[in-house]
Order: sequence, then C-alpha cells, then structure tokens
Amino acid sequence: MENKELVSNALSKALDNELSVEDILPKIERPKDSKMGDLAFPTFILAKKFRKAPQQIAADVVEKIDQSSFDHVEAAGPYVNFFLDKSNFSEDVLSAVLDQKENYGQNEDGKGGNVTIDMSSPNIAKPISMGHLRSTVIGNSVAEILRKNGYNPIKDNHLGDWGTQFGKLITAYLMWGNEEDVKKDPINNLVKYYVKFHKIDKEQPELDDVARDWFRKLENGDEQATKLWKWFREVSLEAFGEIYDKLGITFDTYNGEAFYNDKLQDVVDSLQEKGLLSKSQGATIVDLQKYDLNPALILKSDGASLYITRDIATAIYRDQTYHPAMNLYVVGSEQTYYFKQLKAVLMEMGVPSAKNLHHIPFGLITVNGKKLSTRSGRIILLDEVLNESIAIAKKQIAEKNPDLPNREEVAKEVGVGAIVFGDLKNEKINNIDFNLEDQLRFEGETGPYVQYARARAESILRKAGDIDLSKVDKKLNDAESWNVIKLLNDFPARVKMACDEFEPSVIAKYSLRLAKSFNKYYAHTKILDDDEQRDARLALVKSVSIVLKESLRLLGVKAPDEM
RNA sequence: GUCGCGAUAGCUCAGCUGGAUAGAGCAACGGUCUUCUAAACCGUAGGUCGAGAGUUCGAAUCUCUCUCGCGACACCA
Repeated sequence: MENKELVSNALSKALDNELSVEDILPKIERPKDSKMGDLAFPTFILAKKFRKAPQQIAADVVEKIDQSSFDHVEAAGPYVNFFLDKSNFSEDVLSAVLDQKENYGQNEDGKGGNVTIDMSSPNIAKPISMGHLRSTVIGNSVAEILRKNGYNPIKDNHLGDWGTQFGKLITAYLMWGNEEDVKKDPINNLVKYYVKFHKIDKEQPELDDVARDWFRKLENGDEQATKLWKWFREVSLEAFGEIYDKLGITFDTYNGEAFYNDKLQDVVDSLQEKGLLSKSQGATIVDLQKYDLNPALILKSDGASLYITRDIATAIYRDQTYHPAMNLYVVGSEQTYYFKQLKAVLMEMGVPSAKNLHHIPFGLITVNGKKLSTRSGRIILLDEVLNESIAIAKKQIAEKNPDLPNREEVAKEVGVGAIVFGDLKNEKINNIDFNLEDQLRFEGETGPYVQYARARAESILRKAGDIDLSKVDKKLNDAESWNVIKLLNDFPARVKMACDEFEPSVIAKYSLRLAKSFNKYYAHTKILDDDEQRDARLALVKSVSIVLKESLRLLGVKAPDEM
C-alpha cells in the first residue's frame, strides 16, 4: 500500500503536479497479470486534459518519470506499468512478518472498544444443526477478526431457553417421556417428544391448552415446571458443549432469553415514559413510520411479551454493561427487516449503542431447496457431519501418512477444519443447498488444502533445522517467489477489509490464494538447495507458515504441523 | 402486491472503489512422485457474465426497466 504512494508521488512529479498525489492514488490498480507489472496507472483520465492520446501520455510519462525507486517503469499501450524492486520489497515484507510473527497484520483501529456479538443461539432441547453452524462459526471468526483489528469482542451465546415451546415440551415429557432416556441421550429424546407433540396436537388441539397452561406455570415459578425447565436446559447445554469443544469455540457469556425475563417490565415502562407506546388492534406497538418501517409489536393483545421485547432488554443490558463500540447480531438474512425495526426502536429510546447496532446476515441452508425444520424432521445434525468428516480425515491419514504421531488429534483438526472452512469460504450472504459430498471434500479450495500447504512448509523448516532467520538476508528476486511475497504483503489490508465488511470469506479466500501460490512455489523451487539464497527462501517459507496459520486462526481453523 | 437479496463455465463460486485477452475449484480428458509430504503441481476442453436500454474513452461491475429464484412483510423466533 505504501507502494501505491510511491507510485503516485513519482507520477505526480512526472506530470508536473497537474494531478495531485491524492487524485492519482485511487486510480492506481494492480494488473491481473504480473507480466504487466506490479502496479499500473491508466492514462485515459488525462486524455481530455492534455488533449493527447492515452498511449502517447503513457509514453511521455515513462520518459519523464524518476525510475530510481523501481525496478523499472514501462508503457504498455495506455497504461504505465510499474515493476517494484523485488529484492528490497522482499526484504521489507519478510522482515515484517518474521519480526511481528503472529502479530503481523494486527492493527489498533478498534482502540480496544468492546463489541458484543450475538451468535450461535441454539434452542434448548433442540439439536444443533447446520443452520446453527453458520451463526456459530461466522460469529467466532468475526470475533477473531475484530480482535485482530484492535477491538475487544464479547461473544454472547443468546440461548433460546424461553418461550411457549417449553410448555409443549413439558407437556410432552410428562405424557411420553422418562428420565432415563433423557439422561442417556437428552437432545434426541427431547426432540422426539417435541415432534410427537406436534404430530398429535393436530388431532387433539386441546393439547395446546395444556401446553399453554404449563408455560404459564413456568412463568409463575411453579416448582415442577421450573425444575423440568432447569433440567432440560442443563442437559442441553452439556450436549451443546461437546459440539462447541469439537469446534474449538468458546463463549464469554451464555445469557439466554430467560436471563432477561425480569427486565422486560422495565423495557415496557421505559417505552411508556418516553411516550413511544400506542395501542393498535389490541396490541401494544411502537410506531416506526418515520423510519419507513412497519410498527414494532411490543406486547401481544393478551399482554404477553414478544421476541423484540426481550431483544430490547438484551440490547439495553449490553449497552449498560459493556458500553459497546458495536453491537452485532450474527443471524440469518431472513431477519433483516426485524433487525431494522429493533434498531429503530432502540434509536427512539436513545440507547447510545443503537446507532452501532449491526445485523450480520447470512444465507439460508436448505436441503434440496427446502428449509430445515426440527418439527418436520428435516434436519442435518452438525455433530453427525463433523463426525463423518473426522472419520474421513482419519482414513486419509491412514493412507497418506500412517506414521503420523498424534493421528486422532490431527484427524479432528482436519475434519472439523474442512467443515468450518467450507462454511466460511464463500460470501456469507449466499444461500447454501446442503450437499454432504461437497462438505466432505478435502481437495482443491478447501480447509485441508490450506492446512496441507502449511504442513509442508513446516516439514521443510524441520528439515532445515534451527536457523536464526532474523539475521539472514531476505532479498529474494526470482519470479517464482514474487507472487508469494506480494500476497504476504497484502495480509494486513485483507484483515482490515474483513473487519470493515464483517466478512470472514475475505480471509478464507486470501488463505487459499496464499496457499496456492506457495504450493506452486514449492513445486517449482527446490527450497533446501544449498546456495546463497537458501536462507532467504527459508525466511519465505517461515513467513508463509506464520501467515497461513494466522489466517486459519482468524477463521477458527486449526493448523496442524504435520498431517 | 410492497420491500430486501440473488442470477457469471455442466456444478459450486471469485471478480477490490468501472479499466488491458472474464478467473478458480469440482466434474471430464491428458501429463508429473529413486530428490523438501502427489490432501500437491502442470496442461486440454468448457462462458452471447439472466434480458434489454442508458451513463462512459471503457460496464460482469454504476443507473433504469423487465424476467426468473429465494426471503421478509404485526400478535413465531
């Protein structure tokens, strides 16, 4: 990026300051083909001003420009192409990576500000499906990316642990459930009861009344209801914990919906005080016409609270507890409109962090184009997908590297890595039609591909033995290493972009490009050849290993040294 | 119906604030392991960038219209 300034400065001078550095800077581009230079300036914009053909302008500029800071500058048609001094650039980039190690790419843009992240949010007594995977891994990656940009992320697992479904669950459990089964396999059995309830209540609608009654008891602190609710919650959390362990993801808080129950009245009172409430068709609403939005329904006509009531309480709690610089919600794109309403209500209430509330939407996961649904039984269990992926990784290791020391651990890292990376690889807004074979791919643009590239890098470094790379010459100037070096230089900019866009795929895509360029380098260059550039090549290999590992870490993917 | 998102190779997707012959991966076909891990590398083939108009020296990229798909549109979350 500093090179763009270098180029802009030189150009501005060559143009006798007809254009300022600021004018030129955004016009500098990177040619897709490195044969056309490392940076380029298209001269079309000057054609009118100078009343000359762009080709002529380019030629004139090359004639006048001070080339001393570059390898060389040449005109190619209407473009002025700049070729950087490879040796110096290489020295600068590799030194930066090796000096800063895993802190390379770190910036302090966030100034230590707290950022609350509402993520994962599975429902108690329901299995974690591929749908929750998205919120979980995107949220986790966004958290790491924010940290890399100087923020302090606070990951909140906003559990779905309250609502009328618990009335149904209690009813179902009391009718068909038994303690032993739930203890043995909590989620599956609780779901079984829940599904059965929905099947049967179609013919026996009176069951709904029973369920409603149980939920009312729960809300009123009935002993039996509360005991069951607590138990369901506890066994569910244990089951969730196993999956989170497998993913290597932790949370800072688990404040579910129930946590905010006693704060709902304050929300309603506060809305009332501020004169924001009105009645409409029996319900209590906040009018949002000035935001061009439909009214937000705060209380049902029977006085019961709604999801938004709890979310307002949550946002206020976060605001008061953390004074967040941003308040993020990693929730599916189907709730985009809802989050506009939520934000609008909070703005009306004057909640300070409301203007920095961001919904981070992601696309839907479907199977054969159909939505997943626990009730219909159309569901893909995350745990099963993870286990299958780990099993395949194990098989691969048995074939390809049977002597690998810690096979179990590596199989887990690779198997889980494939799934997580697969989810983060593409822009999060894209819908995903689930296909198991696609998920379990370990070749091409996949997590294991990146892991493998780094494992090979580590393998070379082991063979090279202990070398103090901080002191070695790092001036590489060959064509093979050039793309790798330029990509290493690009990492800090990618870290920023990923943060600005809350988009882990920026990092995933970057890691693929770096891994690919390194694999190419590896295939064409004998790194351990004993010549004068050997140490410089090792510095490059070490740098690649560092940046690949760090990229994967930002995605929540482990990087085994051997695989 | 209104609003939002999307449409690029057989499939899954990139394509940065408009720029030089539209790129990957998978699938297909063909090469490369006595030498740093072949989960890799190299090559061949594959596209009227949904359609049309406009802005521009220049449009996959910006604007408008249309078509198709998905989603959201008050008492679920």
